[in-house]
Amino acid sequence: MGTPANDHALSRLVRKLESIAGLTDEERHAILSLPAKTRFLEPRQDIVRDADKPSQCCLILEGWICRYKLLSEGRRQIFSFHIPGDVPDLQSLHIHTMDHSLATVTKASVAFIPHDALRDLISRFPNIAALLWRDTLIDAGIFRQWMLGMGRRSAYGRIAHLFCEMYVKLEAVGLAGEHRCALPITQLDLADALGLTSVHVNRTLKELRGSGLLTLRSNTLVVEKWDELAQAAEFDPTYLHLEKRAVG
Amino acid sequence: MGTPANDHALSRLVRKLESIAGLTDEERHAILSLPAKTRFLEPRQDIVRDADKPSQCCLILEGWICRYKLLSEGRRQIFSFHIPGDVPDLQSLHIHTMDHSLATVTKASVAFIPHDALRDLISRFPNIAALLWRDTLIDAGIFRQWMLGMGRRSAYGRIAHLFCEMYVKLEAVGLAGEHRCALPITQLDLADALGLTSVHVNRTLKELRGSGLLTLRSNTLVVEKWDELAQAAEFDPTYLHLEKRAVG
DNA sequence: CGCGCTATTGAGAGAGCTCAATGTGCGTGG
DNA sequence: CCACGCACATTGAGCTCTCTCAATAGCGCG
Repeated sequence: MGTPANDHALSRLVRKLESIAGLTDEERHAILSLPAKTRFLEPRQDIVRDADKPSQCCLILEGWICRYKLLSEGRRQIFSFHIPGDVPDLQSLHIHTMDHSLATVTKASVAFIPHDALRDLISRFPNIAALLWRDTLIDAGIFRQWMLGMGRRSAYGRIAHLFCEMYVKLEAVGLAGEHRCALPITQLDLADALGLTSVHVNRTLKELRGSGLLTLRSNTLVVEKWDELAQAAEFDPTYLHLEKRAVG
Repeated sequence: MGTPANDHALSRLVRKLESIAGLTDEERHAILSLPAKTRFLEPRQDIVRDADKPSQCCLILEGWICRYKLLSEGRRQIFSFHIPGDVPDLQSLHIHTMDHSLATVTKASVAFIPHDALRDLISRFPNIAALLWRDTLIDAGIFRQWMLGMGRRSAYGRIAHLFCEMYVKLEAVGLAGEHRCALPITQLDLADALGLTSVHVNRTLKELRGSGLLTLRSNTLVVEKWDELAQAAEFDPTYLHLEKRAVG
């Protein structure tokens, strides 16, 4: 059953889902009544590991989290960054063995929701199931954009695209505005997400700053010229399918 | 209602789903009764285009199909290859605007199934919904592997990995065996899938042949040394989540 | 105030790209 | 049955984007 603390945590999920489609009172109540254990995590801490068989999902309340996988010789690829409201390992509900890892990027707080409770929820509320399914499909759409970037965009365009994407995603959940947002990741994280080297990210960032498109100080991104950045990135937000504006 | 011809077409979907989990007689019957229009398509023909709002999904009966997106100056990224039994645009059921295109690679035959019928099906059979959801999640897992390749694997490893993946997928639906399968794609397709140039694919293929790992003649791939190929690719099939063996 | 992590910069190397020419197989029409 | 055309595969030469290795600088925190 939901305690007041859980309600607070789970309201993040409610808001996220409501940013996509309406929920009935009953549905909202069912979500808020999910059992959830809140945990506070340090930066760079694994939450779920490659090959694990989790029995719960992780709702992000605060901080950034990423999915990644390692190859030999320390090569790492980050697949996605996740922000509050996301459930980055929702897939574990249907795919029992993890094929990648989940870790914090920053300090974070998360709520763990047991699979059983989620399965019960979606069997009682097919609408919620559809929303969650849809969410995983949007995730896949973001993967495709990253593929497009790694396969066919220059380092410059790739970084620009990621910044556009993160800004829009953060804005949609009320964590950004006025072309300004937090960007609490190192250049090494950026490199591993974009298929580059941190050295090259550094140089390209310098170029991006040099052309006056953005500034980046103390983990804050300020987009000075949105249109030009979006153009350099060939950024078209359709793939994020943000049909409604979310509340803060 | 399903005609005998449709039954034949839809049995491909039944077999695909049964390769993952059991279906009840009722579920099987419901799938076989889906309305479906079969069409024969030429190579390199678009089926659904970026920005379309489709009202049906496409079940592949024969041939290879790919998903791709274009950037300026003719840059193309292929996101996935699909083979008989796949429903490559299942996502259009929940995401109404296409953020990429779907096209044939080879001659193909496909069955179009209206969204309405699919929505009705999944609302009556939550089990089928779960299976289809799961299928889209595996798709996303394949995207992640491609990302990993484009971000962190050499051209050599990337090609090797794709070959391993396609072989295993084809084998799972009975279209490959004895380390031999059809590979009806051009080096340009390969390049666009891997984020490379067709020239470089050509040279790397030569290298792969040279090291005796495989042969490639008249669109047929023969893996001469599976273990070495898999090792060069760092191929681990876990991400395909093929829990059961399929029938031919 | 010093350690440790991250950012920055330099120099040289290399994987993969571009441009361009040539070869090869196959389907079509005569 | 042969000639042609076209698409695809192959090869060469030179280039550049990105990487590697390595050193230096800056910043946050105990």
